[in-house]
Amino acid sequence: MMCQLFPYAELVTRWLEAEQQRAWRAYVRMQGELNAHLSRRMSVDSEISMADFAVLVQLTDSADARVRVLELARLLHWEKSRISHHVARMEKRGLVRREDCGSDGRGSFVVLTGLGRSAIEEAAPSHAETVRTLVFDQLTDDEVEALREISEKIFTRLTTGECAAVVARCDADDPMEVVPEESGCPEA
Amino acid sequence: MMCQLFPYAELVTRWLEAEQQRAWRAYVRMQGELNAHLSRRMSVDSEISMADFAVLVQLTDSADARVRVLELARLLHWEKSRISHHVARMEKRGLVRREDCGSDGRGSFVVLTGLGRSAIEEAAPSHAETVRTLVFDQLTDDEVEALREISEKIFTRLTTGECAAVVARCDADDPMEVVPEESGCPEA
DNA sequence: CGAACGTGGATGATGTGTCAACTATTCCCG
DNA sequence: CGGGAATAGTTGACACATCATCCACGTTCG
Repeated sequence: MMCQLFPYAELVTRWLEAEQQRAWRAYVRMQGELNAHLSRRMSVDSEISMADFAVLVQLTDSADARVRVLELARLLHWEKSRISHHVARMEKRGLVRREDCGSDGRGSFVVLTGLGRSAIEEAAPSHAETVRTLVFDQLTDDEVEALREISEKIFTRLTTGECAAVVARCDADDPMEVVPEESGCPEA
Repeated sequence: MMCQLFPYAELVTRWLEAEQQRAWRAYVRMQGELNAHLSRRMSVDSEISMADFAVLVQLTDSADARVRVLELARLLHWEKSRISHHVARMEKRGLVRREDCGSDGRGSFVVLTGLGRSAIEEAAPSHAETVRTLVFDQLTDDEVEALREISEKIFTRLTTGECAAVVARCDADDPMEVVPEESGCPEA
């Protein structure tokens, strides 16, 4: 274990049990490394980033390939200014375009362009393959189920009660309901 | 069922089973949300960021509160330029200072300052408390163990074989070694 | 009608991460 | 000794996220 008994140990063990510490460290490292790998892979295999991909997925899943800006923010759990900036950059690259909303003079739609569609169609398979290789090929069915349950529990904690209030986000609705069974939306 | 049969579905299900998709989506959302919460909490409760914290932890854990730049990169699994930039910013805020390395004219040490030490000592307890509240209070002992095992499996996959090669990182040794997590350092 | 307030969204400043050069030193080998 | 090659680290350009602020429009209510 190479437990080197760091000076901090005493302080921390007051809060986290030994097994919890080990789990936390393992999770933090894995998560950081996995994000890095997925991002790098995505930008090597295609011309878009993970963020671009997330936006494009939402647009692709929309019936008419057009989504209001704030709706996008709500779907992605992003801040509205993040969406705004990101869409601006994507627009500059021709992946999407903005369009005014007739019924509400303030609003505007983000619309998928042909270039955007082909970009995501090119990126999706290889991304899914990467996820399968790096994650699911390593896990048993029980572990996959456990991962889902653990993730859902923590996510629920994060999006309900005082936690959600602190965020003061553009209120996303029911945490788990947003995720319709079998929607094929990778969101990742 | 609201199965809207998105265009993507066919594409993705070729690679990921239904249960895998659900698990992946749950994980991705949880992970993004958790990172956001931890970062926000940290910068609200203290004057440092998660990245600052990670660096300070490594310095605190070092016997003489000084670590070589590339050693820091190796420990944190960061790129050297990231370390360089980040240390520059931290130095500007007085959290650390650079010092030339006598034995190797090229190298330099990053040294913890008094301000840096007090910053991390202030931040650590509340961070650990946040992690406990958001994560471990939600999980059973079995789930904690499962989380660790799942994380270790994926992490191992990420840091061995062709994957590790692709990264071409400053080769980190033992996978499960030190992690930028809690620790702090009263004395040392 | 019109003032007050809420909402949809854009913008600019700032901090952060990544990539690709680049400098300076040390190592290695003849 | 000299001349690459590797190593340690920095720098600049760019993509990205966050925050606070701002503006335009809509809603409500007097």
